[in-house]
Amino acid sequence: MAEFDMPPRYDAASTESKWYARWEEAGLFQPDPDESKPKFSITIPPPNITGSLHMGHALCYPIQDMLGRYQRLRGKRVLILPGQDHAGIATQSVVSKQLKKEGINPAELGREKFVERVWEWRKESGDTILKQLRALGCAFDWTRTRFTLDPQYHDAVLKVFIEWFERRLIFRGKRVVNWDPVLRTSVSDIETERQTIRGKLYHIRYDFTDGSGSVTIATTRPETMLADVAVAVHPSDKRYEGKVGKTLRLPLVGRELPLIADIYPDPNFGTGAVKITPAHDPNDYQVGQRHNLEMPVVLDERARVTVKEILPFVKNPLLGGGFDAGGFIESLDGLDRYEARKRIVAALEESGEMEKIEDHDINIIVSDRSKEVIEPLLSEQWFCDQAKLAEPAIEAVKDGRIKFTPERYNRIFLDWMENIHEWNISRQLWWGHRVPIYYTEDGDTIAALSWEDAESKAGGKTIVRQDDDVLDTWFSSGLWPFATLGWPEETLDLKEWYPTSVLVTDRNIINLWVARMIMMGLDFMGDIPFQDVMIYATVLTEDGKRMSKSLGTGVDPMGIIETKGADALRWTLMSQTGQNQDIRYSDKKTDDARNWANKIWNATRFILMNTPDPQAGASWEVKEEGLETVDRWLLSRLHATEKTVREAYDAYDLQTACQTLYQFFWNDVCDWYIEISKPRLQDDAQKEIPTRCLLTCIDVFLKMLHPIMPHLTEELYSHLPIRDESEFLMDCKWPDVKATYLDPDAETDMALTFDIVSGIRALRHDLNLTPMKVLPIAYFQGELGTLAEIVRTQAWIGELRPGIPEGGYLSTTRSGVEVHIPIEGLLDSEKLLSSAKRDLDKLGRERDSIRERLSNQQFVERAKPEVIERARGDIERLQKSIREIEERIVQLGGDPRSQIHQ
RNA sequence: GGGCGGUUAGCUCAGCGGUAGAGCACUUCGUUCACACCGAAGGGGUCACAGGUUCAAAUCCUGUACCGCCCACCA
Repeated sequence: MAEFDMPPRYDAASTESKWYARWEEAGLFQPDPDESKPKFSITIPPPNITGSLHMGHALCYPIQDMLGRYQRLRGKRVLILPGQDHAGIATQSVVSKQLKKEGINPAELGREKFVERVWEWRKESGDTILKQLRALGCAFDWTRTRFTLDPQYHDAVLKVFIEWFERRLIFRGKRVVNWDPVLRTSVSDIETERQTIRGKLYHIRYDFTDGSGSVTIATTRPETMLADVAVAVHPSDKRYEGKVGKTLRLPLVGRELPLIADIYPDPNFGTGAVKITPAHDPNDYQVGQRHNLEMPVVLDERARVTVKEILPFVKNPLLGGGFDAGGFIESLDGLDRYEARKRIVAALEESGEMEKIEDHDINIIVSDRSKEVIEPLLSEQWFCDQAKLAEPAIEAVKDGRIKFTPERYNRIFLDWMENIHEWNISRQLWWGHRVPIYYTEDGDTIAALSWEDAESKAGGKTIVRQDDDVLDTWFSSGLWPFATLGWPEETLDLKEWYPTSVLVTDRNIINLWVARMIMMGLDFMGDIPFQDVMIYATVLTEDGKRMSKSLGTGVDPMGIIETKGADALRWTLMSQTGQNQDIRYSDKKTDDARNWANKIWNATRFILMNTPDPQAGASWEVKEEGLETVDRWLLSRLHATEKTVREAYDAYDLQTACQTLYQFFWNDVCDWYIEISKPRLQDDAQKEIPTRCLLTCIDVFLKMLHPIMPHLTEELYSHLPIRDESEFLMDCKWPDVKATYLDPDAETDMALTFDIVSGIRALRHDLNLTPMKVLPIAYFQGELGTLAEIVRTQAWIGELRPGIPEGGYLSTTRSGVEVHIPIEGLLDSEKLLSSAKRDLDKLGRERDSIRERLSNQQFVERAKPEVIERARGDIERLQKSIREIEERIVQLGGDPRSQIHQ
């Protein structure tokens, strides 16, 4: 071979960008035009346009790329459709923050200007994300990139909304919803998080108006008492027998409240009496509905006190002591909820109606987006009734048309779906799909495609306005698998690629997103949106913490890609991806992955250095005649590796695939085969067979590894003298490893050989013989056959002769073969003795334990025959080794008896 | 309150009925013309705990503890 252009260090950075550009230029990211091939499609979870990608993305998207590349090799037509999500709340809050930093109040900017501003941001963030996905090596079809606010996508959203509205699955209702007082919008239950904090439980006395005593209630939120409309007790609660129906006086306010009986209060908690504030608590709301109670509001959309609905009920004359209730309540107007709480508590303490205050663990609800404490608030919202939609979705998972991996997530999905609630789909935001509801002059609601459409549907009435709210982001992203393919148009893409093959996502959005896609897909397409749902692990920090930008625990994937390569990062994350729910990222692991890439690089480099005239066109296929045991062993290992890796990929078990590839390549190919083959490779007359074996191996190996480390493998493939399929490895066929390569005998023979070689190397080490320095002569007894030559070279022995040396020697016995090394009085006998005694002790113990088992009547009677057989074989071999070591100890002048474990 | 994961060598994790493995780290030795981002050898674990099933348990069952995640309307 003439000039050699592979440096001894693999340079990931330049290689990766080079190949990415070439693949794209060659059109390899678009589906193969050959329509006869089976299809494989993914619509990727659209990343939010809220900034840049994080480590979770650096796992999620490469997994999908990996699946696409694997299926492409397997001969499928592959479409991986990328895109982005407008992410209503998240994006609006990012842009609002930016504006505030610039001193602009978003509210004053107005809806139109604000939305314009978000589009600018969308461009910026969107571009960043696309660039990062490319840097990760993702072979996605960029010509089909979609955005959830594209005009065509908007049509899909409208169609769904209008149809569901007409089917009465979407309706308007007044409910207590989760209100985010910072973002000033409602959010759904799954966009909130529960937390337990140390708080107080306030016990407040409510007196009967007739002076016949009082009822004490307990509350964690005294500020809402201003809007109380009743006190409830359980009907069975004997403490309140005869009192239900009487009237209580609300402290500070003076309003008269009925004492009502309802099943809601738990008689075993506190006094068993609960204050009822329907506008600010979901449970109280239920009670309020059951008893037809009023629902005054006392906190506004910023969670500040608003008293206008309270003041009319203030009953000053009833309050004694000159307390000016009206004045007090007015003084609270506009106060923050926590400040109001302080003042109310103080007032109650002064009036003597605060009976006690205890420490108490209270549950609060926090908004995922703003991290602010949610205020349950009575408001009018749009809802979607999911109950009927859920049924076919549940069926689809139960009958296995949709399968979650790992399987346990089926249960998570079903548990949620079987207890599904109404879905609040409206958000009080500007950024998103505006609710396509139009109001007529007399308040009728019309769902329509546009203002004009609404007018035509209005039957002569005038349309006065469109609803101001926008739809929950998940309402639109739920349509992703088909809206991205052109729905509601009957496009070719839709026909061709729906249903998609697999959804790859993280477990946090199974209910939020996956469930919606399944319901919406089944309802509108009449078919499941995907067959498999692969839930991948959450990427944690090195010490098991959550990666988070705000905590400063995040690691930027792009930094790693620049220094160590996308392939190294992909390997780091994917090689940990199995059934586990979390994985840990560490820089150390990416170092290891980088070293792994370098190892592959150098081994390939070595193979090529030894390939005579690696001209394109020549066939380097293995000829099955003339193979030595070690060659057959290698091919057999290759066969086993291909099978395991393929099955692991099919099962989304990337951990097993990676581990198998790693062991095969590093141990079998590099540590053994290449080392064993070096003498033959250096001999022109003999080098053909090992070269063919190695080239075949590397070819198959690169194809198997390509889905995980695409750039490195593509680069190395380009150096191989094998070009019979395609210019690109990416476009090749998955290797077909011949069944005839399977050779159990060769595997057994080589296992024995390796064992013997290791034994000799260990003995050499004990003799302080420098590794790899050739020892002139050694002797052996036993069956080695043609393998003797391998033992000789691999144990670095000049001449390996049958028999026993004259004069002093030391021996090792492995796999029934004794090897004797002559000693010439230059030994560290003490070290040898102690190591021999250690071995003896260990083997003795092992032998004893097996003996014990074999002497157990029950074991011999009931254990499987092969197990017993193996135990007998083990004991025989151990016995032999023990005798050998005892001899060695004697040779060294020691006493083996004294060391035997009794 | 309910559910799901996890607890194996110093670290990160495999193994999931036949008596414990890998990578990294560590110790010793070694720069031979693929690779020191390397090679050879080695030390290191009563497999969280307690019961049970079994001839045999890290592996199956039942509890307990701790860590993490999810779900849930107790003021």
